[in-house]
Amino acid sequence: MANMKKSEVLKIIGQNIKRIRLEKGFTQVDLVGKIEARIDTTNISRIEKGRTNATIHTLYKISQALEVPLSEICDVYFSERV
Amino acid sequence: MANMKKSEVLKIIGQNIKRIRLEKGFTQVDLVGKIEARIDTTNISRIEKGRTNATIHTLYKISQALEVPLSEICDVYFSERV
DNA sequence: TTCATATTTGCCATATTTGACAAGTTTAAT
DNA sequence: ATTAAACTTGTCAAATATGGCAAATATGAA
Repeated sequence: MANMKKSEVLKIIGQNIKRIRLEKGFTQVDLVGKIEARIDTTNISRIEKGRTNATIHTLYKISQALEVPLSEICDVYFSERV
Repeated sequence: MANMKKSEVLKIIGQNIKRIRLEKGFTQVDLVGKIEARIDTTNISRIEKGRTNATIHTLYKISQALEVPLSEICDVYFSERV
């Protein structure tokens, strides 16, 4: 729960996205194709890798493409117990 | 559910933050005081008003100060049904 | 109203995200 | 090993988030 470092938060969120994406059988290119607003595999990759501190609207667009609630992507509590 | 505009997403997230903050009886100044990393009431105000597309780490810091899961702040589905 | 506190807004400087493209790397199959 | 698809990473420019301060406005109590 408590006080994760920035890098750790970003890494967990990236892992969430990647996990959900793979569960749904999407490639990064698939995602880009599904997102109405513009986004790039470059950016998706950086977010999945936890290298970028994405804005909430970018994460929202990704959640739309993944067909899950934004809050699912932002769930940092389960991963934390690993 | 579907395809909210950026401004709408930001507004709902801001409302979530403000609602939770008031429920807990915190002022913006209280929040700033509780956040270890640096943040400003200026920024909190802008986020609560939906004027800024905050990064996920900023929202994480706010969620820590509010003592709620990040995912609660990022819940855009309930508000949507208003 | 007056006063104090809280919030909002404008402005600035700095840092970083984002989109874009290209190049490099990984992965998996044959 | 070769090939193709998927992913990563570097760099760039433009847009914007952030922190900071100050001023304006709002809120609420006395």
